[in-house]
Amino acid sequence: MILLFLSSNTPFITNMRHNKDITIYDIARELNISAATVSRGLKNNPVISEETRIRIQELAALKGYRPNTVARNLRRQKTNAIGMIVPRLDSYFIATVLAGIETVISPAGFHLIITQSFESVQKEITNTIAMFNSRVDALIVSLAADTTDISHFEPFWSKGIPVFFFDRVCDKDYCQKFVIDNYEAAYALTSHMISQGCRKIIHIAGNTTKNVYYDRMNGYKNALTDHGIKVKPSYILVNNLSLQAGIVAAEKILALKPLPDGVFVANDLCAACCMQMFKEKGLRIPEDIAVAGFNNDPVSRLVEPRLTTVNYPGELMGKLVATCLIDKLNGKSPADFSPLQIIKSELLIRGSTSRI
Amino acid sequence: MILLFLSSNTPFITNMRHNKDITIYDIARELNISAATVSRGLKNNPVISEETRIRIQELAALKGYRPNTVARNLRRQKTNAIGMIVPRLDSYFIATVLAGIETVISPAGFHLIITQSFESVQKEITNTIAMFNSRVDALIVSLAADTTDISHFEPFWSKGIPVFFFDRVCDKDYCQKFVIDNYEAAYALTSHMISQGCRKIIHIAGNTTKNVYYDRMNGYKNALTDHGIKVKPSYILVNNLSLQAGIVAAEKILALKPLPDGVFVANDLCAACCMQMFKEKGLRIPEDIAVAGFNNDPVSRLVEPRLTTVNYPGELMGKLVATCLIDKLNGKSPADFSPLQIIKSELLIRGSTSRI
DNA sequence: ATGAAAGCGCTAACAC
DNA sequence: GTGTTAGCGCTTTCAT
Repeated sequence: MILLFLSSNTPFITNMRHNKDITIYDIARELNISAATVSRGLKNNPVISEETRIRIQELAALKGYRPNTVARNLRRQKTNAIGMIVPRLDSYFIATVLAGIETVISPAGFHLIITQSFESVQKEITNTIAMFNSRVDALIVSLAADTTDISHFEPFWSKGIPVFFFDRVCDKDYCQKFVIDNYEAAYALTSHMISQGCRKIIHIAGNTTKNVYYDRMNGYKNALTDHGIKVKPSYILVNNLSLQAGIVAAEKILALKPLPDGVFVANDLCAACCMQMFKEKGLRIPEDIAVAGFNNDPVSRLVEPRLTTVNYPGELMGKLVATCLIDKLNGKSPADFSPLQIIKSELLIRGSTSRI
Repeated sequence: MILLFLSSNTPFITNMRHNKDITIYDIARELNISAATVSRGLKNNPVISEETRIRIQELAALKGYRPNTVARNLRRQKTNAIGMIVPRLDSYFIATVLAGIETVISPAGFHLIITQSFESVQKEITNTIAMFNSRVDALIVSLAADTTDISHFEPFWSKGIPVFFFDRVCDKDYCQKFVIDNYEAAYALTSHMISQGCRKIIHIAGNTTKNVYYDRMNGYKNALTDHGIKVKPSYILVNNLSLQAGIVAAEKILALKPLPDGVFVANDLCAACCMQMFKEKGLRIPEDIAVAGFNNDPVSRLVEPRLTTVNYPGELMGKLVATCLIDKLNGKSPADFSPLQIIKSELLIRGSTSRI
């Protein structure tokens, strides 16, 4: 008795079983009907009589039938899988986008296949090919840092498989992309810093071949120019925005004479890191030097003073991307669907720049 | 001429094409050989002559052949997909585990299908079924907050499909799980706080039906007891460890008389949040009240003072999980493979608890 | 309302 | 070294 009980509960024993999956044919045979009828009955095809439908579904449940998605996909030439390629997963922003996408996609019957490019085009290309071969129904991409050529997506386009870019998008007009107005946000942020009396503002940018960092840098530059402040190329530092890079950058800044009175960093983590370094050197934030970040990462609310930043609505963006994608896959894409979708961001002014 | 150029580059035009995939049969026909030979040649089966192999591969490349993974999966009864179910994606810890898993799995020819349970068993069950139906070759799971019954994994076990748990694992002995020694880490951390003169230590725990929070709480309790300090149930707060929850908890703590002299929070984000609240009320950290977290989230290094915490090596854990899994799938699982794998964690003593 | 049959693209056992 | 053949499990005309 106990043995029986165990045998239905411990994988050690049940592992041995490897009992074969039951198919629509098994059900058909047992019910003395055809596989076609079973197939129809299982998916509530109204053409099947109530009675047979019930018999089919009951037996299926009883025997623990599970539809074979692989066979179904092969037959229908459709996988219900959406591929996703992102630079890294360990970023709060990406995680929120993912969360948004998943909430929309999953109820719609799709699932996500996720890979990371680890900021390398090479890996991105490999992943793209793998996705293509696994026949994903669509692709959602945020580009790697060193991606300039995007011809690896060509196979998707030439087969009419949707490729949606978000955040780090390609520069081609015909690409479907979802972004915030990085230029505008950076312009507003920089203007705010100027309004707080900052005149010597450093900008720490990420890889400026990417639209996000390029646009933020330009927003910074133009805000300066428009306020009659000359842009000093030496005031623009480019790195990968990691904590380590933040330490190096902060040291560079601390060595400058005269000391700058503001630093606008293209992400929050690196900004927080710089701010910490400044504080450790005895500088007061924001009086001696104001610091601002970008993204509204939780860290921005936890450091002292709280970090001025730009709210980047990742989850919202994810939901929008996913909604548009599902619509497109279901063929009910509105005619006026613009290839460039801009999501509203928002300047969050906090202690780290409030000097007045 | 220009039109031709465009037509090979813009999706608007190529979208129209939807050119059919070419198959091994197309290649076979064109080369006047059999599909079987093409199949063999494509995968460098040594039984095929060098010459035909080259001819096959060249034509395949020329015609832009792509293997149909779906058909292959159906035929081989194997998907090379590994399912993953996690509570949420927007946690630094989870992201690092994922990164670790992905680096191992991808070169081994597998890909990840990721879903979130959003801390709900119901969603976890739905996801589990979906994974089962899509025939993943294995499952990697960190349980939702309210999962107690784990019978939804039974179908996997009864079919001999590996299910590996990490971090938030099930309590059954026969489950394969990967954890750190949460008890030991919390014990060490609490002991450290006591050694720094803390006597009235609050513990903020997550859902204690989960091993991770239960074990941390017990480590805390036993450390107190072993040092002759009585455990006060009112000193143990349970919440979901979010920032919002941190604010509420901090307020509760601030209202206590006498004021506690230490707070050990089960994650860093919530700990940082509490610390911030304390500081705003004019308390000095760690002199008036010491604060410690758990996980070694980047935020722990950016707040002031830096947060004492436990390094939870997520990436390492991910790599270990993935390596074991791949080995198992390839049938070269060592005989002595223990169902319980404990990864070493590490106490990181920083400013927020250094009172001596 | 139900069934027969073809085929999605690939692989592998078996033959030669 | 290469070909033949028989499916993997399902869907979907086309019949009846």
